[in-house]
Amino acid sequence: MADDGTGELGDLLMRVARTQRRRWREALAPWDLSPHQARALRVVCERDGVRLSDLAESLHIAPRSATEVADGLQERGLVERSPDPGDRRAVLLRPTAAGRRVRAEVGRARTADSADLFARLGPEDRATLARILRTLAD
Amino acid sequence: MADDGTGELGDLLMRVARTQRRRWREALAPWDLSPHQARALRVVCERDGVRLSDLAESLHIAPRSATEVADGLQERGLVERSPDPGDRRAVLLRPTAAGRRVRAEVGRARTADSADLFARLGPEDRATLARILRTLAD
DNA sequence: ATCGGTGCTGAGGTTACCTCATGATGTGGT
DNA sequence: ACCACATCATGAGGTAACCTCAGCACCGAT
Repeated sequence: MADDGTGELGDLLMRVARTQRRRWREALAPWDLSPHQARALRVVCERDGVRLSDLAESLHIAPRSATEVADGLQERGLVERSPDPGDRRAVLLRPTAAGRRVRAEVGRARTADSADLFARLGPEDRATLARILRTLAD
Repeated sequence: MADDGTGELGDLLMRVARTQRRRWREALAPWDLSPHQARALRVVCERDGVRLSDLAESLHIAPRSATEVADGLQERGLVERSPDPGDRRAVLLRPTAAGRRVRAEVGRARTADSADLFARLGPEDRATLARILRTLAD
């Protein structure tokens, strides 16, 4: 099987991704947030007033599971539930002041961590990598 | 914050990796194996005669959890437990004939899937990507 | 007014991990 | 030779993060 190294590419990709996931998890530890919760917080802060079902879709999880993620963030005082004025069935998630603050801190930590990982690349390699990954991401 | 796109790089990497993980999971479905089980089967086939504790280390899980992964593979008839001749506490995992066959099939499927994903890249981009990822992987 | 769909959540299940305890076995110090 | 201690696999039991299904409140169109 004339190996062009394609198989190794997949391995490498997963390996680097795993490294970054681990690093991110560690960077998140000070706030006691799971990656999923951090992502949810980000979504809630960006689109102000998010339905549980929208959150579920953003996170690619079942609606029922979004309830649990929201519970976790609410317990920590980072988001609050409020009724949707336009639909009394729905619940809108909004960030609290603490939520916005934590989201900003986490964002900074994430950027710093990412910069740290990619620092060993030169600027042109970073640009090339971005271009190639964009191609692969569709 | 003069954004050089580094933050986006991390996002892109995770996105492509997630795509590949999903594709791999789907490619594995015909054999009803989880990614972890497939990896374990590969380890068992490569280093013939693997201790549970060695498997745990390879998979980065607790020894107790390796027992469960081994149980799963044994139920499917892909590996068998045999006593370690050199240490009567230990158990050696060895692939069955079916295990070797499935491992080979899965390996082919994985290679094909990987080739499919990276096919949209030109040969020089594949080489560049491999070089950059190797740098990041240490 | 009613009826099929939608939004959230309680109840309960699955999966994949974990820790701790236990019994059998190795190993090094005296 | 002996004993303390480490190590191996696993039973028991726990947790986190998912899931499905049922139920209630509500929406919009007929």
